[in-house]
Amino acid sequence: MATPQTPADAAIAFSAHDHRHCSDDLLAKAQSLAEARGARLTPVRRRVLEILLEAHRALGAYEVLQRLAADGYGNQPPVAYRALEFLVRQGLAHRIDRLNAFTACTHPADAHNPVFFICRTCSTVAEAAGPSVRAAIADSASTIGFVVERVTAEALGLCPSCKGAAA
Amino acid sequence: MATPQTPADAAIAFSAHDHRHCSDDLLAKAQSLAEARGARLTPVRRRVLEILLEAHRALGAYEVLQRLAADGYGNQPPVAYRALEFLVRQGLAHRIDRLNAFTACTHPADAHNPVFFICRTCSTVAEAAGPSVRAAIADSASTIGFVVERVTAEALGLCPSCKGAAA
DNA sequence: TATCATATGTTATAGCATAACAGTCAATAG
DNA sequence: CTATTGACTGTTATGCTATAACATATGATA
Repeated sequence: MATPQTPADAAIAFSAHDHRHCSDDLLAKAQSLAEARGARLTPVRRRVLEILLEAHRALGAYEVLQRLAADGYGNQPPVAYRALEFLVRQGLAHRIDRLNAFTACTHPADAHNPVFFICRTCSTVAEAAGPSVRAAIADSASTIGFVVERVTAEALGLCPSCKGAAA
Repeated sequence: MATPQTPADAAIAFSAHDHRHCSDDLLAKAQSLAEARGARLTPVRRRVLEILLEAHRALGAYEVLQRLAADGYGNQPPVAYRALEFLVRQGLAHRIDRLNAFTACTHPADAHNPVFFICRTCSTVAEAAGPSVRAAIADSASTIGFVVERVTAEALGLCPSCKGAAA
């Protein structure tokens, strides 16, 4: 999964595929990216990213924490929150405000303002690039003199699988 | 404030103006809207809408609750949450996921998928119509077979006043 | 090796949200 | 007129989400 910037690429999140492959790929990418920036992808942080990648859906901080604890890491909330905060800051993960949850970024490094498609049934999250969304927002913002720092665009609904199951 | 669908209209949220005027206007509108739908804008619900309108910024459920209690209404969380839920369902208020907070809708009745501009300093929220945002999202969604039910589009940054104060 | 910066571990607490049940009140059927 | 129903409000209790504050460890550098 190189640079899933198109809707077609985003669709992969909703279909069966080899998670291990994209995990390894993204972990390696994250590693080199962090090194290049002088940021440290420590064991806990790396493990949290792995956890997010393995899940391939939005996870709550406490879910992450539980899995960390199972691996022998600290099991107090700040441990998870700090690692997640680091990953988000580095663009390696995203926060889904709508769910109070986190998900791994599927194409780090590329500056982007993703749109998230969140399935309300299975919690799977697809990440698609949203340049037009960003543009529309920036346009309104400049008109009213508002300085945009961060944008959140999330759509809640039904993924193809769950749509079929519901019918 | 009739139908602030344009950026220019949204800008009013960031400038000094007569809150009482838009409060009265919107309360009346809410009343007739609810009646037309057979929904009951009861005292608590009406008061919560008033509170949101008076504040003219995003309020947490517990802030709303505090003010309700001061007026003699129940002071347990569900009282506030239920009223807020009603208002959101009726399109009379919006939830700002980013802040875990709520704000009054500045142009109810018109079906809309607003974009929120949230000032991270003063918490003021401006609501602008986002048809292009909606369109961009719907387009991506249909390509991947995702059924969009609700959209959240929120921009965090600095409003004109706070931008000036920070400089 | 002393010092500093960074990261992790831990305690304690604050803030957000909802399930479940009890009581109230108005409209309508019998 | 009273009985029933349904919608709303009140209350208790609890669970989930998040962070402040401090302690400890570890690695780099002077």
